[in-house]
Amino acid sequence: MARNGEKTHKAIMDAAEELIMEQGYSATAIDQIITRAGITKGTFFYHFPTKSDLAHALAERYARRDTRQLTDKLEAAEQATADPARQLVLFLEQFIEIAEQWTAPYPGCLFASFCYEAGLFEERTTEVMRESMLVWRNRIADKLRAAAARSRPRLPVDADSLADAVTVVFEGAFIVSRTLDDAQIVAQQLRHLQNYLRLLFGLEDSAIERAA
Amino acid sequence: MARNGEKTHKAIMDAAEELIMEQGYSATAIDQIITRAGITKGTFFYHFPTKSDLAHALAERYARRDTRQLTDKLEAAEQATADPARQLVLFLEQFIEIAEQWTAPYPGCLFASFCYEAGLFEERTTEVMRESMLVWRNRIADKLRAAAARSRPRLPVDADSLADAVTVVFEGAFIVSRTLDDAQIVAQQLRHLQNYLRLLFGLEDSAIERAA
DNA sequence: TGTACATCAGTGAACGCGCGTTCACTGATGTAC
DNA sequence: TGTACATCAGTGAACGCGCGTTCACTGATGTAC
Repeated sequence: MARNGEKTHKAIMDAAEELIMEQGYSATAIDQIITRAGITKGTFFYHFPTKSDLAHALAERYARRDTRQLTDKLEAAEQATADPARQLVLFLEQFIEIAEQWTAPYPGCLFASFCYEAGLFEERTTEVMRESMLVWRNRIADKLRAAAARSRPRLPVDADSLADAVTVVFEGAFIVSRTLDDAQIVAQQLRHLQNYLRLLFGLEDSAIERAA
Repeated sequence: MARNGEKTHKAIMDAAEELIMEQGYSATAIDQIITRAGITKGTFFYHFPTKSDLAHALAERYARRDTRQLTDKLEAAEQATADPARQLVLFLEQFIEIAEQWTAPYPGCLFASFCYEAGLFEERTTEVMRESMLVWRNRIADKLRAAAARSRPRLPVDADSLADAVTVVFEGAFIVSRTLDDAQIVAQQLRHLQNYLRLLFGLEDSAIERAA
């Protein structure tokens, strides 16, 4: 099995992420992680010198996946229509359709979990989370500025804060979904945000997302 | 100082709540709490038989305050206008005006902190959080149904999920505000929710909240 | 009114368990000559 | 092609610190008679 540590590396990260999402970072003992990953303690510390290094690696992986989601779904929307306002409606539509399939509350966002245990992490780790959120803000704010340039929105719009609203709704909906144990809440809340964009940009006829 | 343990009881809870908001429940050691509260370990366990009992007491106190906020601000809005849609706009306006004064990110919501360490708490404690969120949903959804009965909203509205949006925006905005270290985010996001309600109920002329 | 006892609030030393981390080790595979 | 050595991946026992919890105790105040 030598020269093949990547599978183990991933197994550790997967087990850790699941456990952290359930009970938080501090409460997740390395013993729990190694039990779930089916390895020994020595192996854990061969792959991650400290628990902090694991936290950092998890944040980086989460940020990478997060950005990829953003890029993929934005590109799909851009292929479907040239109108930036409609692109954002379609962008959200893709997440809504996924979220509508969930039968149990989504485990949540690693960044939110880390956020409420801040103090414990290294600067470089919180920086990864900050940067990741700003990527969403900037990419979506660009679209909003393009949309506002094309047709004046019904109410004056601050592009940055409206772009942040996407992250805000995800984060808030995860928490409410978990607390109320209702899997549909994320889809419902994204739909409200989508409605807000529709009203702002005059796209409130239904089924707009299916029109090219 | 006998027959006067309430001050100490409150000092413990205040210290604990601050520390938990910063670093989470698991990472908050009782030694840290007693240092901040200026008491000894024996005193802590005289007031709270276990750490779990402290968590439960904190959740109950937070829920009480939370519900009081809701009731107070709703009553103030009801006194200002008889129109339920305008009441909700005014309801949010009060939070916005408070949040605009903040110079540092709000520490956050205890329920959100507990939410990402779920597994660790007793059923009765998670139940307190659930009930508290449902009080917000029900009180606000009633207003929304009254508003929708009075004038048809511009898009069809599900009262329960739109009521949840208030909690969602608070929770999400706290997380983004903390992560980006930007105190203004909560006010901005509440303003977007307020705008959404205005657009839905045709109240988009600005300064609506100052009109009776 | 005085005395005995109960209760309230708080003290601080001690305990034992579980945590993150260390380390000497194994054995399989790759590389140099 | 065979041998010696280096590196990679993983093992599991041991360590010491910090954690939540226990407990015998103190002293002030309230209550019964």
